[in-house]
Amino acid sequence: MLSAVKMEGHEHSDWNAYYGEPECYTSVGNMTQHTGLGMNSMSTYMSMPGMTSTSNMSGSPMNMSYVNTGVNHSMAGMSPGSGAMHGMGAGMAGMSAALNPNMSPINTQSPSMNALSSYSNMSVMSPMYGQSNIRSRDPKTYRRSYTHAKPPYSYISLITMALQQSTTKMLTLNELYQWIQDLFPFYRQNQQRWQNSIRHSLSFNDCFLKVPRSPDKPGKGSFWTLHPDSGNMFENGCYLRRQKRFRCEKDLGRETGKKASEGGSNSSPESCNGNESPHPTPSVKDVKRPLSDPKPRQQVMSPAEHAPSPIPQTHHLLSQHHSVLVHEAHLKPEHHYSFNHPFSINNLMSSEQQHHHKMDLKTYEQMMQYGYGSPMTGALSMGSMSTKTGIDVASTPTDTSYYQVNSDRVRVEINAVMTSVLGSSLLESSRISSLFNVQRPQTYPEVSSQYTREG
DNA sequence: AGATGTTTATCGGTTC
DNA sequence: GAACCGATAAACATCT
Repeated sequence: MLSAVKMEGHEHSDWNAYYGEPECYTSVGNMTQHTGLGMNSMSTYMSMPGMTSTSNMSGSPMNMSYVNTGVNHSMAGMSPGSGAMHGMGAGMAGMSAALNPNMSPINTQSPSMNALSSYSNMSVMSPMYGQSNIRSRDPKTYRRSYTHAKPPYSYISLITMALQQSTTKMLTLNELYQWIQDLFPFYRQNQQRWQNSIRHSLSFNDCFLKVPRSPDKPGKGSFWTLHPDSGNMFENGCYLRRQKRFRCEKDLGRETGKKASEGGSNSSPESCNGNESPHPTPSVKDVKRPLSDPKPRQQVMSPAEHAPSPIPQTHHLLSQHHSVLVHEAHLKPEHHYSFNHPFSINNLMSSEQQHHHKMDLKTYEQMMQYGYGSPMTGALSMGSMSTKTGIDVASTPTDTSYYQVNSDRVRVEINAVMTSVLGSSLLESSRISSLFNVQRPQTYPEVSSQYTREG
């Protein structure tokens, strides 16, 4: 239950540096006072990359302190992992537009939305964060705690998101740090703690590969990228916990006691280090580890094999390199996005998909025209809508084919909204099930109570 | 010195 | 209950 997500960050003295005071965390009950939109509650869990204290939104008429209405001009302040803005920032704006006709200027500029915007919109979309408790709280107190609740994503998820959002699919450690804390205010505190965990995750998990810098591009730290076969780590579509841990086949082979299926669909036989491949690049070097170690050796791209250092002029080279990686594993370039679970990274990250989910003012108006209630209530209104219009959501809410709607046009629009709403892995699955009559994946986890621990 | 990276250990939660 | 996953801490090494 999202209500179990502990609200943290009360004590930090620097909040105002991040959030302008005009920011208002109006409860759901109050939203109707704001032209029925309540966008000021948006993005309470997420901020935009590059949205720092120097670019707050205090001037926004909608008090959307996190919603980057100035997407375009704020791009200059984007962090190194700025590829995120592609899917995240623009997505946020798209969400705003979808739910708020007054935000049409955004809408016209932003390509689309994605599910992380829904995450930020959780206060509106879902009761998981304890909406019912909101009203009785002092707005100011509530704002701070609510804003800085720990995101229910694992570090592995965060790293994966960051890497996949990156245009180069590679980030340095520092860029990963930046991406995470730019996006999630929670991670602007206790940096030593979570950054240590990030480093540990990078080293410990096979799904992350280290790509050393080329000699001609000195700098601190290597680049990190995703293992080409790690794309469906979250095949259950849940970013809260992987269904399976990604491991290399070879390592599995060395672990005699382990189940052969451990790597399962997450790895292919030949892809672990690429040495068997006829392609010249790249190979992954094994660093021996004890057999008893649950996590096999760290894999490293040899410097001679990886492309020259990226950013910015060698960007294409790295992309090339990544393509080679992907090709090496006999995978499609969009391997990481090759699945379409409603909670999949597809819905969360793919900017391409976002175009299909774009909903502009016209759509909004159409939604209203068809009597689907207040769009700002998101999932909730969608839930009632399903009964009103006879929508039959069988199993995959993002799949249009599951909707038995009279009007195709309406169906498409509904699909867009539902995708937006359901794209967030934060939506409690049981809640979704009740709203949309969706069968919950068998292993789809709840938000773990471990996230309630002190951060 | 500080950042980066590796490794070990432990604990709690989840899944089977 | 075992195995697994994830978070966290910490020691240590290496690099810039």
